[in-house]
Amino acid sequence: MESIDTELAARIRNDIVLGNYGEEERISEARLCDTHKVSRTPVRLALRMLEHEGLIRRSEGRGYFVNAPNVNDVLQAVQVRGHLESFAARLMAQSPDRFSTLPILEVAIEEIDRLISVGKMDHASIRLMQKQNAVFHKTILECCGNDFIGFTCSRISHMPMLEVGAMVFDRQVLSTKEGKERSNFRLKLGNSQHKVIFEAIQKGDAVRAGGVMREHSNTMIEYIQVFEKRKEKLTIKDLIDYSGISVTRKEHDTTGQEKLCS
Amino acid sequence: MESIDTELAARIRNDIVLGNYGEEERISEARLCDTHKVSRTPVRLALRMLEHEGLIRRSEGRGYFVNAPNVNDVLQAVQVRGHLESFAARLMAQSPDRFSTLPILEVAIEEIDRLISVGKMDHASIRLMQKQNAVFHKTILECCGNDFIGFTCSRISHMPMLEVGAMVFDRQVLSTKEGKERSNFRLKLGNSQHKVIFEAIQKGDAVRAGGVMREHSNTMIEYIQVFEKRKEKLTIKDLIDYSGISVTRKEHDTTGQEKLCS
DNA sequence: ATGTTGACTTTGGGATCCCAATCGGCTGAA
DNA sequence: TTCAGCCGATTGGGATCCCAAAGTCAACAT
Repeated sequence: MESIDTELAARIRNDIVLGNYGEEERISEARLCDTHKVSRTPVRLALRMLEHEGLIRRSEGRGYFVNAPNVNDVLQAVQVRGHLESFAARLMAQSPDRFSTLPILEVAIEEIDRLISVGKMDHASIRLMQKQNAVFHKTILECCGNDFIGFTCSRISHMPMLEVGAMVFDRQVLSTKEGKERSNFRLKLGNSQHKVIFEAIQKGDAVRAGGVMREHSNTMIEYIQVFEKRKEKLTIKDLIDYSGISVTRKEHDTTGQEKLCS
Repeated sequence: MESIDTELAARIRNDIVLGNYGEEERISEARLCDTHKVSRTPVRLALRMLEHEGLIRRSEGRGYFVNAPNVNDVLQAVQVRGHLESFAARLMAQSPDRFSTLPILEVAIEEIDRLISVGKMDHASIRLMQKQNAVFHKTILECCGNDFIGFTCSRISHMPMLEVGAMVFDRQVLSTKEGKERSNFRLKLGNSQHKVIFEAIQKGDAVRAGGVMREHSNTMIEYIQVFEKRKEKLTIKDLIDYSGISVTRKEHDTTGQEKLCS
């Protein structure tokens, strides 16, 4: 169990991201103490953390103001993360000691393949796929030879949909048979990109590894654009509701962050 | 004037970076209170900030441990920053409304040219050049259309030599005439790269803008490698001593960070 | 009626106190 | 002699108190 301030920061972060705080709303320490039933010390630590994350800012005079990110911010962040991941894939393909970690990637790919072939689209299967997807992406970030890439990614993963290896589903279409097949196709496509990246890294084809990873990262951008077409004035809450990602990220995500920080 | 904890964080950060804390040394709140003559509240805020920056880590049990970066960490960080800057240059070249900010770049380039032609290599001139260099790089980061790139860069600029637009000089060679000329040549080369980047952005040649920016960023890596050749077991303190950057970054750097955060 | 000033309120920063968890050492028993 | 258990010292997390600065509002003077 983490300390209260971390938990508190997560809760406030959620509130900000989900839009519970209205753009530019003033935020007060005392208010937060009251609503979350804690003392001012953890509140201040949490606020400092959120300030560092860019979700709130301190005004010159008094008080904090929320800096709620919008869908465009998420799009930009996804672009940056994709760029960094592409860089990592390129570096890993150039790394001489990449062969020891290749089996991890292979297992993740095979697991996802297996899950796709089973064809279940229930919550448990999706979670398992997301987990293996995260393994794939995290492994590349951690083993590319430049630890700073992973660190930088972890520094921006407080944004929604920015967790390393987050995988987006279109929940809406999962209800229809045709939608399920489309999702299935997308999953297959995504994993085939994994395979190409794997092979490119194996062969040492750095340019290809980076290029396909870039393309692979664009998947999420496409998804978001699909969501944008579906609804005018798309909010981040909509985004999270549509997609299969869980807001309250628990065990593996945070530990992953810890690992990346080291 | 910032609050005490920010100031305190900067001081502790300096101590860690300069190696005053020995690798993996345990760090205690009470000790810091004593040495810096402050209460525990600002100390804890500062520590939380440094933890977020990756310069210290909390052990599961008790206490904090310093995570002093080494020269390799700096090299990796410079690579990441270069990659992000290259991305920014590419994006800016693709941006339709880049023309309004081009004059800022042009002025910075001309100013640096003027300073080079004057030929002075004193502290004031170097500072002015660094300032204009920072303007050039910051402008590209801020006006590339993706604010998140600048934000991400600002999140890693706590590392030494990672401030946006930091410019490295070889102080050692500045004492000899031949060294001065070499430095002069490097400056001219750097600014001619600025010019190429400027023109590529103007023409909308995104690939070229990104490529030259990447090359331009590698300058610092080359400098560091020169320093590494000069001395076995190069420390970050050596790096800072050799280079012309100032450790105690004051006015413009921090404000620059603030601007990038917004 | 409006502008200015002064007092009151709000609020965030810093200090201090308290508590719980943990680590280290000491002692006693096997 | 060694190991286990207990006790005290250390230390970090949370709560509370105090203070100074800034914001607000009202009253008074022009």
